[in-house]
Amino acid sequence: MAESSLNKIQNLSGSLSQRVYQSLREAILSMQYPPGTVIRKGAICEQLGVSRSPVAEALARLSAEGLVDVIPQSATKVSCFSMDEIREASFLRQALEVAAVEKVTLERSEEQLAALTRNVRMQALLVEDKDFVGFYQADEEFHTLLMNFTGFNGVSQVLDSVSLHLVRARMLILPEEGRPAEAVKEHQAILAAIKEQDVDAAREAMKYHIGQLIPRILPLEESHAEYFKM
Amino acid sequence: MAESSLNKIQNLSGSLSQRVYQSLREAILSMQYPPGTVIRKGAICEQLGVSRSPVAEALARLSAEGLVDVIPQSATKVSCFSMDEIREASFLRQALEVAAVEKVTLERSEEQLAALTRNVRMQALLVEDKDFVGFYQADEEFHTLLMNFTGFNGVSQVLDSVSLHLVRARMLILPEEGRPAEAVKEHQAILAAIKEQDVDAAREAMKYHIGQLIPRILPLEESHAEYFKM
DNA sequence: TCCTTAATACTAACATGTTAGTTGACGATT
DNA sequence: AATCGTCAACTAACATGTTAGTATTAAGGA
Repeated sequence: MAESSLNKIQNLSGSLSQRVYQSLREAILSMQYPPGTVIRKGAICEQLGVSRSPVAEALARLSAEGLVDVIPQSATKVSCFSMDEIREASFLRQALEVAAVEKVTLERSEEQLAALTRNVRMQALLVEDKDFVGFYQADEEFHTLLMNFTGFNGVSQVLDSVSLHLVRARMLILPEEGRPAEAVKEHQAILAAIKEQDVDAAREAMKYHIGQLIPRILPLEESHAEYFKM
Repeated sequence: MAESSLNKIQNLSGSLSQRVYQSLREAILSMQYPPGTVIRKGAICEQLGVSRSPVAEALARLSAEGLVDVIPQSATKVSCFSMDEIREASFLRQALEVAAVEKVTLERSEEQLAALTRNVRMQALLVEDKDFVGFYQADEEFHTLLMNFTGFNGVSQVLDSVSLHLVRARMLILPEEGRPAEAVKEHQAILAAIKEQDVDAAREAMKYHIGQLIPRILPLEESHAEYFKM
């Protein structure tokens, strides 16, 4: 028995509901619970050693977020995604990241610029060393830094909540030769525009960078049709 | 007894939890439950004639959305907002509406253009007739139309979920002489740019339009300090 | 053999009982 | 009089019992 691949809730903080929610969310986003997976409240209760109340609350929140589909009085499944939803998520992400990079370009401090520069240099080194998991983390940090440098604490979370389907689909993309190197170049272009305080260049560079994800996701609709709606 | 100013859940559809959620959300967004209001589960149960389960689920969702603050084992209150949160909401709204208007400007059909034109003309007539509630509705419809014309069904809901604090603060703004007429002009500028397919003009016109809200909200921090955090 | 139908088993949804943590008030102590 | 500690009352959080709707399966008829 695989012990259900659910993270132990003991390691998490907050109320029981909160911990169950985090555990399930993590399992779904990491594709350990792939789209279509049937979630039974009873099973979750047993595996996590909690009663049905916190599980019900957690599933209600996941349902509101669109990560699970509840079929009334019958079952609840991990939601599938459609290419339309992924396109929409990409559109929303682009909107937020573009707005963020515009604001940061105009208002950046020297410290912020230094932090971004350091991060991008690190990216280049990691790719050179072929440390791709390290690069992945640095990549995520680059975007998180930008979000936080807007001065608004919540935008990073909004971006997450809007990119849910995107994050899951991204898990399925096969490592592509040369893509990390390209991504570094795109990050460098964004950084250069921020440095020069060239808003138009920053906007276009970010648009292009975010836009690069969709064409790589497109083939999934055929190669992983079981995860798509209809 | 005011019967608590909660909408009767009989008029709503969906599960009990869903209906309770909608009822509470409506009461909070309309400021019938102003920030700081203490919400007792027991009282809600009694008023709506339901048990604690659906109320708990509804409050959990409202808490996740940031509309209520739950103080563990103690109480749950309608959340106050800070000027920072309002600025953030405005930033997010601007990001989404700008991205939407850019996309619509590039891809609009003649029918869409006609619908927007009709709406803006209606706005002008309503302001001329001093029908300000009618104008308010047409204003909202204008923005909803733009969102829907992106071709993405969910963006309108994302906009709502991101503008929660903005919507509540807006309720407190006193009617300002001449503002509706100005808003119509701004809508006309946006429409003109869409017609001409001038992306830069559309972006700037939308940025300006959304930006007009913040300065009108600023005075609230003093005139309604009781609704603000700290 | 295939379709219809009725009974059964299973699930989410709801109701209610129980636990545990917080708050506020009152009284004792300094 | 002021402060600290204790206790009682209240609340959210959790556990569990109950209901009602759905899906599956098996039986019976065409």
